Amino acid sequence: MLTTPSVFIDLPKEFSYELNLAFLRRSPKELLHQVTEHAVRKVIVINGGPVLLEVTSDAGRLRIDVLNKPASRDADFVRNYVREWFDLDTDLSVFYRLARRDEVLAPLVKKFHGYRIMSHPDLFESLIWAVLGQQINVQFAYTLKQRFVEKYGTFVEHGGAKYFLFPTPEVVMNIKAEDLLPLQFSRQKAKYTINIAEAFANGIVSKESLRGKSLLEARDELVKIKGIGNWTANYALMRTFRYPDAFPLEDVALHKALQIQFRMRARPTLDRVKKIFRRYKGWEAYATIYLWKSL
DNA sequence: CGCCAGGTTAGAG
DNA sequence: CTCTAACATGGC
Repeated sequence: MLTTPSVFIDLPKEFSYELNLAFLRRSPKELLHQVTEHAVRKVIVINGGPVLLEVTSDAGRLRIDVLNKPASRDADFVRNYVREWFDLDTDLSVFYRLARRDEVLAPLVKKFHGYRIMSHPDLFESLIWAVLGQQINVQFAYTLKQRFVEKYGTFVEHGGAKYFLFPTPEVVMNIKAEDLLPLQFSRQKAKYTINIAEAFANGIVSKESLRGKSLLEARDELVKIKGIGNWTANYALMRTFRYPDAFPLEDVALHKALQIQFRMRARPTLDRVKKIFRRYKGWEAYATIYLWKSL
C-alpha cells in the first residue's frame, strides 16, 4: 500500500508544542479534535470532503499526516490550515520584548514561553462556541457543545473512533429552539444559535465577508446580529481572525486575572481594564491569553 | 444552599 | 450614553 508523504512545517523559535497541545486537551468533552499524549487529530473539510489530520511534533517541525482518503490531500491547504490553527505566522518575539518590560506579563511569558493563540479557523463555530460560553462556566459550555455536536454534527470513523465536524449553518438554521432545550440550552442561547446560523446560511455574514476589514468594522458587522454582543464579537475576532488588538474587554475571567495580578481589592471596572491595556497596545490578544493562562 | 460563571438584550432614565 | 432586570442552570 502506498503511503502519502507527510507535510512538514518549520516551527518558529517561540513555540511550545506541549503548552499548545495542553490547551487543546483542556476538556475531555471536546469532540472537534482528539488529543493523545503526543498527537492531535482533527477532521477538516477540503473540497467538500472530510480529511482527518494527525499533527505531531518532529525535531523542531510540525508533522502532518492525513489518516483517511489520502487521495484528496491538498498539501498547501493542509499546511496553511495548520499554520492558521496554531497561529504560526505571528512573530511572538515582538510581543515578548514588550512583555518582558512589564512586571505582570514578564513572569507569565517566561513560564508559558511558546504558548500561542490556538485559533478557531471556522468563524461560525467560533461564534457559536462563544454564545455557548456566555454567562456560564466553561465546563458547562463544553457539556452543551458536546451535546450539540453529537446531535447535529457529522463524523468520520477511523480505527473505531469517531471524529466530528461542527454542524453547518444550513443544518442549524432549521433546528427549532424547543429542540435545543432538552440539551439544556437556555431559550436565549437556543435563539441566538439559530439566529447566527441563519445569518451565515443567508450570506449576511461569512469569514470572507469580514476579511480585510478593520477590527472596528468587523466588530460592527458582527454586533448587528442578535446574540452577538461586544464580548462575543471580540472573542471571535481574536480567535478566528487573530486581530492582535482584539480582546474581550468585558470578560469575567480576564477581570479576575487582572484583579489577582494587579493586586486589586475588587474586579476592575471597564475603564480600568482599558487603561491597563494601553500598555499592551497592538498585542492585546496575546496579553489576554497569557493573563487567562495565569489562572 | 448560595454564589458565581470566558454575556446579551430590551427598556428606562 | 449608562444603568438595570431578566434570562437560566451547572459547578463548586
